[in-house]
Amino acid sequence: MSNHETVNEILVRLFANILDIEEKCLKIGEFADLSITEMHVIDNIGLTSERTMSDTAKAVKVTSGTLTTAIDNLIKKGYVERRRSSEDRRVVKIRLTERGREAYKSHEDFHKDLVTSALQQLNSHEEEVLIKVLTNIDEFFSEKYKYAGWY
Amino acid sequence: MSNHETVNEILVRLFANILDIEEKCLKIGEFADLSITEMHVIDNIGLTSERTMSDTAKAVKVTSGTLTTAIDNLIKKGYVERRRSSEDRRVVKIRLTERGREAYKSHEDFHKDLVTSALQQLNSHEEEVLIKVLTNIDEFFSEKYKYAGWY
DNA sequence: CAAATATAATTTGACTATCAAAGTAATTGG
DNA sequence: CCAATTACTTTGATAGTCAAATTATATTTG
Repeated sequence: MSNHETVNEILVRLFANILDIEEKCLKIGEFADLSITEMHVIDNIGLTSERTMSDTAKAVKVTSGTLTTAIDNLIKKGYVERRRSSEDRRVVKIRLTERGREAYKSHEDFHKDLVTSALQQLNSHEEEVLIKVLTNIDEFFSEKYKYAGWY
Repeated sequence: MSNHETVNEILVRLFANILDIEEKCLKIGEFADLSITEMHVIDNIGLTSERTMSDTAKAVKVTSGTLTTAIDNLIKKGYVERRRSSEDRRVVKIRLTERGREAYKSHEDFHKDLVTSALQQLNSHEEEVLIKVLTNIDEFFSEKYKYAGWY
């Protein structure tokens, strides 16, 4: 099998299943009541004191309506708090609860482990190669995006 | 920023958005009436003469009920044909129509372009490095899977 | 061979994630 | 001060998914 074919095969499999795989990994652990989507919202809210709904919706790339229901559920599950801003009462600020911060850290660790596994046995030159490839993939999608009118 | 952080940042972004990105790319082209999920079913059926429903469901990692409705839609859209096996009348065989094969090839080309972009400017040693890294990532997930009882 | 069991697929009922559009409440700019 | 804008929520719809019930057929077994 050529290098091209090998790379294609692994990339296709990783890309097609990555969210699924990540969700399955999530379900093994302590935060099994979170979907991968919810974990990504938690990841995006992050450890910063507070964020607005609209900033978060934009960052997670969902409509604000979608985020409202997602946050409703995360509040029910005890991961997020919501309060109305007193400066501008249209604005809603959200932040992670203590449990939310624990979930955030757990997810962060998962990614750190992944990267450590990915980079193991690579010397710094090889790490540079990987970064070049990932940047190329990034640019491939940006280029396609451009035609889709996304940039 | 360290190499670890850079790799983490790009991987997280790619993994979190990859299906979304691929779907958006799909919507630019000729096969805009297909979702990325449907394209992956088409990809899995492939160019081989015929497949059973159960084999396909297993490969795509959905229940057979889910596949039934997916195939219903793909038939409506003209990408897939379905017939009952005459050897075993419980079995349903599916295969791509001519339009289905065109969609398949278009998707294949997309992946080929992606890999070509990814590998551009790499010499063969560097390609080997990439394969090593991708294999590491693959194994990281396999290892996690094992604990989840997936293997 | 007839009945019980197993298999392949479909149907049903439920749930999550999503969007667009309509609605509500608050702020801002003329 | 009121028209337009902004921030968010609600509503109604769709896609994708599963588990469990159902249907049809095949296989096993007493």
